[in-house]
Amino acid sequence: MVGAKSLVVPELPETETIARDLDRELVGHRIVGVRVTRPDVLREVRAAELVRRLTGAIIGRSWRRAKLVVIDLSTGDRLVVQPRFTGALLIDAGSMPEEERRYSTLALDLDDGRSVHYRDIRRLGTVALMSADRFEKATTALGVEPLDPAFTGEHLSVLLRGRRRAIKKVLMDQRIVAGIGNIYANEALWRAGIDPSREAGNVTAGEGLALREAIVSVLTESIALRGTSFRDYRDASGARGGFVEHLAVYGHAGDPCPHCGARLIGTHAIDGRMTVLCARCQK
DNA sequence: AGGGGAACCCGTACGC
DNA sequence: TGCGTACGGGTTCCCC
Repeated sequence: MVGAKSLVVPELPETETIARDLDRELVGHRIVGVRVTRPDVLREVRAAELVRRLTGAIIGRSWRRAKLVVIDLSTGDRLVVQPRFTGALLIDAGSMPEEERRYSTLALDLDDGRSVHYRDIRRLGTVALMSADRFEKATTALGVEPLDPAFTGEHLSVLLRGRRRAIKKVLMDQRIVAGIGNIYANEALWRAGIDPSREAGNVTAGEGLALREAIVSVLTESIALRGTSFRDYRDASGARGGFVEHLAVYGHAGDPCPHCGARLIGTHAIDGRMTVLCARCQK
């Protein structure tokens, strides 16, 4: 399976899974201690200020915006985690394995003895603490949530209209649609039968409907299986996602197309990222 | 508006 | 076996 070695990074379904896990586990618990061991993951605040503003706060809702995990706090602050490639939020009830612990960058100690670790192997992910106002400003440029009812086929067509860039690039542009990365862009375009290199503005209204349907279905199905893991993605309990076995094209260059049997093509020519497509099914 | 390039970071793969 | 090096990947930011 060509591409199996490539890194799979948290996109919308993976951050949604993390946020749901945390929401179920953490609401109402007080943060009694904060340990920052790798301050280079921090944004917006220094370690000392993070400790000061988090200690004593009660954890509210955990939720997702785009590929961000957002943890609301009783103080009005929001802890905003962007896992990027190898970040995970892991709840440690005393049994977190050493191979995870060694990559912990910061830990929140809770009032019941558990801890929440932000573990990040390569540390390109980020953790920021923001006021609600600051969060609104920082995320105002993000595009529509693809699982929001407002994201209809018609709305997608409006978003694509007049754009000269490749449809795959536009889908992955967080300012236009928020949360879609390389895996799900590839999968959705295959499901919709659209060549990823097509000029976005030339996607017809009918294709727009099919593409919206493909995006929503692939994201929804992946969330139901707790996301896609190849290597480093983990949910809050340290488990892998199950959607990897349902990927039709991503990681399958050279394999037969699940629909027509033609050999799937892998290319970096469109956006410098691995694109996998079926030249027979995708026009 | 949008394209290109650099920076961020380190495990992994690969060459010798 | 061990050492050195190239690579990848989302986002931001800077420049054109």
